[in-house]
Amino acid sequence: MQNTLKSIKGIYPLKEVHLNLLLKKLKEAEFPKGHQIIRSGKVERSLYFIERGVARAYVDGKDNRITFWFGMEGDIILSYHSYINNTPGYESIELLENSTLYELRTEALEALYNTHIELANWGRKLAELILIKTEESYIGRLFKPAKERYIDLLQTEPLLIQRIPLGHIASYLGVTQVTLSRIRAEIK
Amino acid sequence: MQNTLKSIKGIYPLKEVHLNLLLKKLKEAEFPKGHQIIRSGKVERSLYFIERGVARAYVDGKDNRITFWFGMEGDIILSYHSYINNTPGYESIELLENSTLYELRTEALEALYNTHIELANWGRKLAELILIKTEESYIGRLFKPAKERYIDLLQTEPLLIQRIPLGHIASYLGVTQVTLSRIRAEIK
DNA sequence: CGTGGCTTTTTACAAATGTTAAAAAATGAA
DNA sequence: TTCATTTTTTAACATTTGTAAAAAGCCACG
Repeated sequence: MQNTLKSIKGIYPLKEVHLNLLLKKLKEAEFPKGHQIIRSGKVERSLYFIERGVARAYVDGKDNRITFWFGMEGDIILSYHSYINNTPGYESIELLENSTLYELRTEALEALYNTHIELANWGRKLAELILIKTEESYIGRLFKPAKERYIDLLQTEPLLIQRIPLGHIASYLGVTQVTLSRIRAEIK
Repeated sequence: MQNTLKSIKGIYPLKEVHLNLLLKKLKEAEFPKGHQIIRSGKVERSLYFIERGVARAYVDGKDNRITFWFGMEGDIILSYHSYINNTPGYESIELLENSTLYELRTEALEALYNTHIELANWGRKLAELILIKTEESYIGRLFKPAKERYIDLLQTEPLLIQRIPLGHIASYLGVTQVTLSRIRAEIK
């Protein structure tokens, strides 16, 4: 569970005791490529650490399906909206490869938050880190054109890009696959 | 301090003791319309509760300035990026009206997080709530056209809209002011 | 090897949005 | 009220992006 362990420790430093409290709650699970780990419209009761694999989150519009997040080794799969509001989420998350995940029930997590200040602060840090990542994607998308953001992606996530079909990347960048093809032709 | 108090309590229920620990750290301050309360490129050491007034956050691109957030009574002004990474932020925040704010030094807040589990969980909830708000704006922007989002804004924030110049709203919606004018002409 | 299915690129045309500039409307101070 | 300033709308044209369909490329399996 190397990747997961590194991820947990990287969020906020934990003493061995508190780390173990958290680890004890994890349950390993394997899922095949194409598996929908989160379904929109359902209240989610778990989060997952990606030990191995790639995932994407998307929302369905009237006549389109838009990808807004990719995750890989060390990332966390969680429908925040559903978890925080305790209501059905609007996003679905599917696995793009055969994957190994560690499941953590949100109920168990909440219990830890309420009894250990170290873990409450770990949870705070987790939310804060995801918050700024989300904000950065949001702002990047606001004022950089798709071409520039594609180049950014190539530089910051060269490995991730190779594991994901172009259509999903186009959707993530906010353009059609045709436009992304045009961009790729331009920058070659 | 009605609005601020309501905001703090609304985030996560606090007992009188812990609420007072937090309130003791607040410092009231008045600022004129047009004041820049957060400047990009600076490390921020405070957050502010808006007791009275309106604010907008923006980032500067090469040849444009994009508004990505509006806040009013009960909202919190905070450069998350700067606060969490302890590095200069990329956004600026300015007041669009004469405003009354309550300042809270992040140093004092951190100290409370490290000594009181109730406040650590309050801080976690704060980050979580802002996270899902950010995610919702992000996703809404992804797959709803500007017209639809303008109509949404009219319905969800009718009062706020009246207090903000159209150019800022257009920027927030991701279109030019000309396009927003066209939209307004259409839906009348 | 080939063949079928899937992904990516190309093309031609249509629609939406941006740019620039100017006119009209609204606002606020004297 | 009136005038000056700011904000909003309108117009004409250019550019970008989308749509739909066909072509090309890639890969796995028989």
